[in-house]
Amino acid sequence: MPRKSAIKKNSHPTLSQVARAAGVGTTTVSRVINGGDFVNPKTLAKVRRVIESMGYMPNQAARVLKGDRTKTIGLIIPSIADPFFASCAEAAHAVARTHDSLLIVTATQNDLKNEIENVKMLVRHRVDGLMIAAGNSRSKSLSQLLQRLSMPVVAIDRPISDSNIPAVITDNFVAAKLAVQHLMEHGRRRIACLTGEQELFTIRERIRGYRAAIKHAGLPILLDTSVGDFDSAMRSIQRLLASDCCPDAIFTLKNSTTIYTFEVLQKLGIKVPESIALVGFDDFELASTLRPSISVLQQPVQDIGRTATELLFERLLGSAERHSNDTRQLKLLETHLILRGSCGCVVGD
Amino acid sequence: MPRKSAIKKNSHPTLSQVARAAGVGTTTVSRVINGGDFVNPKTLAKVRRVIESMGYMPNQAARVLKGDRTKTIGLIIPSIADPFFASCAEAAHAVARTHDSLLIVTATQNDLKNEIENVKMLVRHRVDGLMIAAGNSRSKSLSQLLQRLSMPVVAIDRPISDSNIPAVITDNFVAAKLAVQHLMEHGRRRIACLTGEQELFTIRERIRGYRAAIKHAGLPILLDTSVGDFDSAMRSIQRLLASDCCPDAIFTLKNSTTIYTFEVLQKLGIKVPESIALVGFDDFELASTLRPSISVLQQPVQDIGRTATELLFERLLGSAERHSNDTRQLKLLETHLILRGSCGCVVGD
DNA sequence: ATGAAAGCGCTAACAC
DNA sequence: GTGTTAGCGCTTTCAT
Repeated sequence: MPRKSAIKKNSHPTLSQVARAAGVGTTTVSRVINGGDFVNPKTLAKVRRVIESMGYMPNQAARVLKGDRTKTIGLIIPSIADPFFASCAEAAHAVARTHDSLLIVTATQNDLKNEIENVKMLVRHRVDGLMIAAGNSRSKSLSQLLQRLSMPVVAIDRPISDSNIPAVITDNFVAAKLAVQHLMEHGRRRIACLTGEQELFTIRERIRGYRAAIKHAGLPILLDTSVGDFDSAMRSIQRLLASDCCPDAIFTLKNSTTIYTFEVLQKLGIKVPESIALVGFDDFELASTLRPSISVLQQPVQDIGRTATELLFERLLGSAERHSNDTRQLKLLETHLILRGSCGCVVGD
Repeated sequence: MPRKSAIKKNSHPTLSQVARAAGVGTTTVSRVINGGDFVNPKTLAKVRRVIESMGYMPNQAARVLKGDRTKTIGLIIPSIADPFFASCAEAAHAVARTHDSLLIVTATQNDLKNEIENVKMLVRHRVDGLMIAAGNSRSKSLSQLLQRLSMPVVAIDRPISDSNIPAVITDNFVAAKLAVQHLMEHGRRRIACLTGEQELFTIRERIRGYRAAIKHAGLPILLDTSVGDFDSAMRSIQRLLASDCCPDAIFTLKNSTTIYTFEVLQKLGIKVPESIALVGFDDFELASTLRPSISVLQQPVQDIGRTATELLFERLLGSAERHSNDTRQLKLLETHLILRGSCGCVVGD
């Protein structure tokens, strides 16, 4: 009784099954699914018909084993639901598509263990390249792991410390300085800075920018790094209001903090920008719809994802020159200060 | 001269390289990376040391070829940046993680060609299962393609017509009826319905719900399906205002339409809810922060993603009973009407 | 407790 | 133009 002809499961047909059904050799089928060059038109048509009727689709795993790329890239981010990273992912996906590749996304919640585990998992799957926005960008173990990889890696939003891993980021320091200086131009003298997650590279840079601008102007540092949700924002702001250095402006270092702060000010009935002006890091969908509309530092989110992915494929494909590892590539994208109502620039609508 | 010992590229070490370096057979290394049972403790330790020093990570492609699962699932959605689907993806990712699997996300922009192409691509990659939110859920070709697949498929948010593909969705019809009825309870009699993308299953269902509620009450149908951005919302609303049946309430069928509508009303200085009440489908982050806060139909977004993915793995793992294909599984999740200011329920804050 | 060897589905010499 | 065949990196009998 025949054994080789027995179909394994209710599974996918294989190339050799197609070959047998079409009465040709495997090479011919292989040629057909790879463009059909050097195949007799009649044979071509026949094989295509068989492929269609059997619903055959080549098994990428077998190709990979033969040495092909997996046609997948990995994207490691803190959260998929976060609008910032979701936009990055969308852009990355678009670029991957143009290279006939799929995007594998993993979320880490900025947890180091997750980050390392996800990297390893993606390597086992032999993604052709890897992009990571590391919450723990100074971790020695993560950095070493990434540098040992044999596939290209690009850091997103947060560079990997002590490494020559290329990174695509925005200039958080300069942007923060800009925002604070703008508030000063509105005559604000007691500018508070609210944030959480000060362990993140981006946040540290923004704090540094805040400090630099404030110090340069000889103003008081009013920094609270304990703000993570509405309640902590409320506590923080009430503390500031009650202090002997009641702020006349607030600079928030991330999207959600901006929103919580706005909600608190709205709830407390504090006039924005009259009593307290507000500028936040990161734009968000309804920033211009709120009243007052919120002035923000708008990062080129799509650009980050796109640029990083393009850089990744550049490295991936241009295996010609061994991407001069001496000069670390660090793409700094520009952040724009969008002036709306909350800083005092736009009155009414 | 040796040839087999030559390392192919600067690539990943292989299991047999590890075996050679450790002075053991491939079987032993295989055992080690699969738990280390039945391996002499001393051998185990040694092999582990070699693996560590070489940075060896098993090639998933080879395992797949041997018949293992790929440990990947595919998620096909209209857009990754859309908050609704981003949340679905986040939930799906979380479930996938618990099954040691990766999530491959692709975006289609609701384009049929993309949908079909993405399905095929994921099949070539032999994902263990597939989830899809199809913009063209009535497409015969897509439906047939999906039904022929040998891996489990679950539809998300939009069921696949004329198929027995299980689906996890919300009851758009009932929810829409609820919203309209609520507006009626506020005494509204001329309730307009604004939307775009009426080709989508969800939108059609919501329109059906609107019509049912309106007709049952003997009120006039004021439906405009041409709203896709701020400008079209503006045109639509001005048209309605100028008509002889000026609405006293607006029901919007999706997130972005709700926002555009709100912005238009705000711009026109129309009092909400006094002159025109507003209820929208889909909750959004700042719905409660806007003034007035927006009443919405809140879908259990996370639940959809989680439930669908759990269902997928259920089918994937429980190959025991051939998931009785007679009784199509259709999970209907509940949508909640969140009453805030824009419908007239909450006054002030 | 360990190793030899077959084979998963495909591609690429190399022969015809 | 087309077929034969040797692996790619693993897992898995089956010996030892």
